[in-house]
Amino acid sequence: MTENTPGFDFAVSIDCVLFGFDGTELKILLIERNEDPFKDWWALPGNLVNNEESVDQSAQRILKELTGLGDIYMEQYYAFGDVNRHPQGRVISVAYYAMLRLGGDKPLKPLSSYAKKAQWVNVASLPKLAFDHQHILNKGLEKIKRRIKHLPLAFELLPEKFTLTQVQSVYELILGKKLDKRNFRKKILSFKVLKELEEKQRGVSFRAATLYKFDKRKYNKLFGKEISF
Amino acid sequence: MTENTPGFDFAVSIDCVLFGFDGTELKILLIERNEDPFKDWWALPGNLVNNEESVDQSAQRILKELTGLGDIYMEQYYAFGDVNRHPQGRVISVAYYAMLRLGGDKPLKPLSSYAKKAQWVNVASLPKLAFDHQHILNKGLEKIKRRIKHLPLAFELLPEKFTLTQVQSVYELILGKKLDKRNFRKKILSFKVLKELEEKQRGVSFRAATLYKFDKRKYNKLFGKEISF
DNA sequence: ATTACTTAGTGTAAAAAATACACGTTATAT
DNA sequence: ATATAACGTGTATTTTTTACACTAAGTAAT
Repeated sequence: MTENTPGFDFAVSIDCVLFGFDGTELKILLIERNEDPFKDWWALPGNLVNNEESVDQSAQRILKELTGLGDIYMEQYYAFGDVNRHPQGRVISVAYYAMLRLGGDKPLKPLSSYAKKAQWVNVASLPKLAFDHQHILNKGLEKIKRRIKHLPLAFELLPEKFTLTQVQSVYELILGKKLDKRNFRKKILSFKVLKELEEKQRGVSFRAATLYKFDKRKYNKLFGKEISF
Repeated sequence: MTENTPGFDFAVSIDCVLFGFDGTELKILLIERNEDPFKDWWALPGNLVNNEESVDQSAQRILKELTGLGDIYMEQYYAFGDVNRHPQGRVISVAYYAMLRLGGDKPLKPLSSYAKKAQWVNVASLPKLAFDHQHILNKGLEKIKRRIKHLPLAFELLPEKFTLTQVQSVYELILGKKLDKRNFRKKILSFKVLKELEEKQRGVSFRAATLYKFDKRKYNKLFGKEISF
């Protein structure tokens, strides 16, 4: 516990809920802590905000340090400020989420020493988490459940080229319910933000599906219109 | 500027966007500052979070100190963390909004010395605001614009007994557009969360409208259902 | 009491969106 | 050739949304 100038005795941290999709399951990135408190526990990746960076910049830096990824759409969703949420002092944590494309060309960067390892974990079978991270994560899940209805978050989880069935899987996992295939396709195509490619899926052991791309340009033209994916 | 233990050199403040409705206009509560920085400027009411209170508790305390009101639904909506948002040091501000019933029985409490006065100001004609408060306010407006579609925020602005026309006015002011009277009434009544009273409006110079009450019990039963006011 | 005024209160038809629902097609693997 | 497993498609029904205009009722002034 630290005692300082009145009013300037808080620390501010960032915690990131990084969502990933491996084709089957919704995952989040966890680290195994190598330091007290909560040594050996699983936790959300996060770190303290430096004095000379904004909270948003800090989130970008931390994401980069942990994953090597930059230029990722990352959104703040809540500030957690209970008195005893951190055993070593008064730490307010600002939570962000991001949707990451898993697999392929972007292996996770080696972590700083505060973590033994980082691992993608199925959201449906999480270990016990350090601090109030389960709470932070729950709130993050709630947020994306709401936001995926209005924002094209699903495509950020998917590879550049994807099938409609994959898009549907992402929606089903995040919303936690099955959707009707024909109705889903009708709706998602009605926004005209997906471009059908000539190309088909490869390396699958049955009939290959048509690939699509998210057309960011067309999406941006919709700005301001209320759409519901 | 203060220099302290590494990591524990931030202050955290609360800023409140308090919405009010006077029957005609959407208002927010501003204070005129009596202290530097920004002495004599208009600002959102706010204050520093104490070390021994949670951020939510702090918001409740500050609202109470400024208005005398307790037990108000208040919702955090964003944390503002730019480096230079406060000229005297690194202050992260967590913003909350609340909807207040104006007029009648609840005069504003005398303010602490940091403000010369507090005043309800029409959202459509605001003075220049201190710090990044215009930005905080804009984001607050955006939030309630989205949230009023799913949450019964409008009734918190209105007196206990209100007319449907008043409800419609609140929606029109917040959404910034005119709504069709018949369709609005059809829709708002379709949720069955308003109770029609025997009573009529009093003291109006033309035909008196029927009064309604918001039925919180029935609303709570809808929990989880996706409703769109 | 008549009249003028202002807001309250109401219904329907058309269009759009959401839902429920099942089977033939196609690429792969054996 | 055949079996397999996921792909891809259409229609009818219901629900929701939208557009649209007049009569009713209470007040105030003469």
